Amino acid sequence: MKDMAWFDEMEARIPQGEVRTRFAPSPTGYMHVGNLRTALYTYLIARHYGGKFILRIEDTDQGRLVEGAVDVIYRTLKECHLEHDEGPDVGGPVGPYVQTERRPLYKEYAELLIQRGHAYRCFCEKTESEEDSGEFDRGDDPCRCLSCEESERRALAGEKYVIRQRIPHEGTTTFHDESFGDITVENKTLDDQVLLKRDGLPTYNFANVVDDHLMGITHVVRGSEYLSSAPKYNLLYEGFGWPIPKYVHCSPVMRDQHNKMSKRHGDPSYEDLIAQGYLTDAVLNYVALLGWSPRGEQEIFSLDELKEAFELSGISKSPAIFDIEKLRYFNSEYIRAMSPETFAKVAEPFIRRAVKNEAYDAAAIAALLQQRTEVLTEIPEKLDFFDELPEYGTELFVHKKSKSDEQSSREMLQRVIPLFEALPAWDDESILNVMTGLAEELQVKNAKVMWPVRIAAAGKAVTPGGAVEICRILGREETLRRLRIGLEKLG
RNA sequence: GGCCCGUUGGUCAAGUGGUUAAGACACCGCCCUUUCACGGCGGUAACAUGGGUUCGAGUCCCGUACGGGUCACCA
Repeated sequence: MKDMAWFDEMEARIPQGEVRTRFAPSPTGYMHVGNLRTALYTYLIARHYGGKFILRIEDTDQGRLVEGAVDVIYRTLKECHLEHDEGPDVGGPVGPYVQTERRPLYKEYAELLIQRGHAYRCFCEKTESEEDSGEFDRGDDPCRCLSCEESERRALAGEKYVIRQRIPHEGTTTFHDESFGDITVENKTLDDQVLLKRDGLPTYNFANVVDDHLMGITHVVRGSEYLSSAPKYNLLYEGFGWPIPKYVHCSPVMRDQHNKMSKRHGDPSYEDLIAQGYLTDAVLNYVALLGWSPRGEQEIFSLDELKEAFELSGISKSPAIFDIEKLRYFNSEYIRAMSPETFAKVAEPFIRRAVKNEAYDAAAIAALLQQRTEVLTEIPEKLDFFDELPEYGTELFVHKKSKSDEQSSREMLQRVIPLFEALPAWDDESILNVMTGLAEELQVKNAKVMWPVRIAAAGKAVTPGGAVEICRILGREETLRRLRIGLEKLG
């Protein structure tokens, strides 16, 4: 074991006097919605208090390493604008920020804890069945009572062992959570958990405490599944004589009443949502509100506004069910709030999936779409009539509200076609004037003229944009061709 | 099963002893309108349950039910 000067040096590196939070994912190659929310809250707490946001990779489980998984984390955080101040890639004062690279540290601290009487070496080799059967009473573990001398001797002799936390059999432990309040448990319900595994790597629980302390973490944000192990954390901090950080436990994001969102059930990850046409900002905004509520009634928040508004007191205790319908709403709000130029840019690839004909202007089509799009991926199906006039029946010409039927439609088309042919310019205003002029002349509602024109031009009952816009984008020639086809259908 | 936590409309949720119990999504209706949307207006719909405490309880206490978490040399 290192001498105390070494430990003092480690202590001296810890930044003081600022709020420091950390997002500590294990690299599984997948960013769940729940994970993303934890990252967001963690980030927001740091930013709200003008502190630092740290990324730490928890890869102590050798069995679950996934190729490229760390890149998913970097990419997602970057896309979501959750920039970290310290981390494996950007460095920082308390590195390294990858647990496998910190490996030697944990053993030192485990030994320190032994010295302080809050941990012990356990040489027992129990089979899995013994562990599972529950027949083995941890309280009777003979290693717990081994003398220091014997323990040292056997370790030096090369006997394999794990290091376990020594938890008192008596008394209670109380810890405080920022959203759950004080929680007290009896120590006898806590077991002497393994701190250092036989392979020399720390368990999650131990690495977490050591790293959080050495990195100066002030607010520990994590899922509520760790709520029950929190008392053991406190005992660990106390055993070391370290200050206890603030805990913020977040309840899970559910897919329904009974199940957490999970990859296994086919629930979407962050990346899946993006692929499905959701915008990063909308996802972030929605996720922020899943389990946290602001003071006022505002619901649409930019990331900067969230930094300002985010308060621990707004975090809720009960699980929240992920509602894709509400995310759709947020997404449509974000789409509508975009400048027309920005929307045209993000929509163009989706427009071109359906509209291959370059003669049809993507920006012009985007303008029709912006107010009617909830999710980008639903764009192509709305535009299928541009490249090719769909097959349609004359019943589409019948529309009660517009007072249109097949006969009136025939008449309107007959009248509109020559007027369109004679039109000097092909723009919205000219096209509109032709139709409203005709309606006025015939003393009918505008809709009675426009309905058949739009139907003939698009061959569909529902279209983004009205008769004027569709005719304009199609161009005069194609419009006339389609109107004549419509007229033909009507006999 | 033991321990811990939770429970307000279909969903997200406000609410910290006295409210006509907010707001948002979804749903329904009306208006606007060149289809569909957007927008505007209005509507349906909730304190899991039983006991206390209190002049008064969604709010406090106890029990019950239901749900979740945890009980790994996984995180």
